[in-house]
Amino acid sequence: MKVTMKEVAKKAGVGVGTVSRVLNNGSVKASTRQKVEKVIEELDYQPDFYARGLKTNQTFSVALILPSVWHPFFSEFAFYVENSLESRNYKLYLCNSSGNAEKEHEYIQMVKQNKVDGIIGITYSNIDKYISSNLPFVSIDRYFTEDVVYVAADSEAGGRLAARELEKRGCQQLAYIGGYQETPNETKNRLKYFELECQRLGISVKSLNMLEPLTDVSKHIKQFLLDNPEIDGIFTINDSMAYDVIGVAEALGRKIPSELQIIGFDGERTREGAPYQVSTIAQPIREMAEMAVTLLIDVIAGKTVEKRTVLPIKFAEGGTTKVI
Amino acid sequence: MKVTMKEVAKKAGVGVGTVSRVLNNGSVKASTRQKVEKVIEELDYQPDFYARGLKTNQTFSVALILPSVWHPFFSEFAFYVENSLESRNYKLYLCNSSGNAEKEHEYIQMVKQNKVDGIIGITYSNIDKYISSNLPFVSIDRYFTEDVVYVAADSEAGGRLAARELEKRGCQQLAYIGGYQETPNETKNRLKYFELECQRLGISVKSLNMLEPLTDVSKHIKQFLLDNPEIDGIFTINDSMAYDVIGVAEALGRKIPSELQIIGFDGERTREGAPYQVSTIAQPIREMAEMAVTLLIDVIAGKTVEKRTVLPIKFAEGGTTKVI
DNA sequence: CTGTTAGCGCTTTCAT
DNA sequence: ATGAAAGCGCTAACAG
Repeated sequence: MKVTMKEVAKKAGVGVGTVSRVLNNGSVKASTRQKVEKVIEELDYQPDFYARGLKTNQTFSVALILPSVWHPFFSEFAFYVENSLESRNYKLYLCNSSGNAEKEHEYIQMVKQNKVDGIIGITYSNIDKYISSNLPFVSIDRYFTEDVVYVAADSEAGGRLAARELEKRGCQQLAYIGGYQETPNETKNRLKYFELECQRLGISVKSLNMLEPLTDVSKHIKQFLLDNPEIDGIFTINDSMAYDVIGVAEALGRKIPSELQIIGFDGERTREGAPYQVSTIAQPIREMAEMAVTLLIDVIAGKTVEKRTVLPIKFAEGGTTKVI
Repeated sequence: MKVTMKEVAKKAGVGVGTVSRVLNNGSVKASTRQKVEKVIEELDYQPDFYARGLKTNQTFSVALILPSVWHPFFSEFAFYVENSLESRNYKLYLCNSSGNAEKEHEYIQMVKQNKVDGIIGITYSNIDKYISSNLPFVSIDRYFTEDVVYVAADSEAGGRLAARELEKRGCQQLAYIGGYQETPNETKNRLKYFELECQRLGISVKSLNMLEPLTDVSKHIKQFLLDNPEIDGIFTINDSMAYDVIGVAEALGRKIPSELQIIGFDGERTREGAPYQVSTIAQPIREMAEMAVTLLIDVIAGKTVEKRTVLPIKFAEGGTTKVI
């Protein structure tokens, strides 16, 4: 039924060790190698990964934990993670955690269970106690401790850039709209530095910062907009929130971008080659994914890596800001 | 370093067989079970999946092959596949094939390599020679042979429904725009039955059917629209094509939906809870994913399953058709 | 350069 | 009900 190395060895008239060496590029005489390779071909032999993994404690698999792959930002990220893993001969386990700490923990266990070699995680729940420096883990956008490797887009520069881009387009009264969780993460800097830059520019700034999980978002946004009719430029924590704001603003009869300009954050695109749907501070999603993979593979290999990697953002035009 | 079953057995004063039985719900005296479970807890013992897999030839992993997860339709599908796999304690390997037969083959090999138990595939390339009835494989939207299990949305009903919905909204001159590949698949029926239904309704219908891979799509669409200015209702092979058509039509100054109505196919939504972006024939993505998982797990378990499952579609309003 | 052999950690008879 | 023991298919150390 299933072809094993033993059968290959027998048919080729060599020992199993030799077959193993052929597979793993050990030193084998050219003629022997050929002979073995021919038999492998004939028998269509495929090495059993689980047997190999049991011996070597290497699975060549990595798990990616994210809230949901059904989301433009995360699906693009997952796409690039899988791509760069592929080029290194690693496979990807996908986990939609929905922010469920339980499920995130389950995947983290997989490295102890020798089911994956490491993990890339975009997590917002409280799983700090499971994460330690000896776990091969690369965190995206979320800071755990000194020792946990993490990769993020430059929220400070992003917050500042959003303020400048709005100011450049003539906005006089800015605002920030976003949500937050208890756990510390990069996204909080979007608000912080946006406000600082507004101050530096001498522009007034208000903010609507809601504790997650969010409920009645539209209602709160509406109230905020009604309470502050003078606002002509809004920076949102992410593109998703920008869509919400657009929906409410249009329902209120505000013209975008002529009366009200909006800049999101993330740089969501629904598929490869698609345009940005809102003006946004775009994260370098592909670079972040590739960096995360590179770092994780290095960590798995036992190398010492840079703990903190911050990648540059850029402003991207998406129709919700004036063209200048 | 790593806790093994042997250490658990020793510390609990039992044999390894007993520990194994505790883990696998074998018959163990209650008191023994408690004792063992306590030690497992204390030592934070985690069974090694690769050792288990080697013995049992079961990996509790499934691979999902799709063109790209960075796409609303596929990412929603992947989301639901992972969700329903999760509820059955299976894990998901994700493969973005980009239609690369080579890479698809690589993943198909993984079942021979004992790395996954089975595969769910949305594939359009020529991999027929790798697919056989004794491979645990569930195909989505693509018909291989009698023996290969497949799940699809009802394209016949979808094509017909699109025609009726357009007719109902007053369209007099319909058209179909889409692409096709050499390999046979469900999507070809979208055109076929759309045309048949138009005939039945006595409505004129034209079509622009382009061989993939598509190049200069916009140019072709533009020419088609210019050549046939009387067209007031278009059915596209999928939502993606609908966006392309909208772009061209608007550039040509056609008002949507007042002058030109468009119905896509797929029912793409960019994230959970998001609205449809175009009027569309929506596939029951969640149900398809769940059905695919159920079928695959049954196949893996050696059960005989229904080879052909066709799930119902529905019309979904998305702003590119008149409200009636 | 290559054959032999001892496990990797687990499940599963086989006795008891 | 449970301990002992035989492998699952592979890698790697060892001896030649």
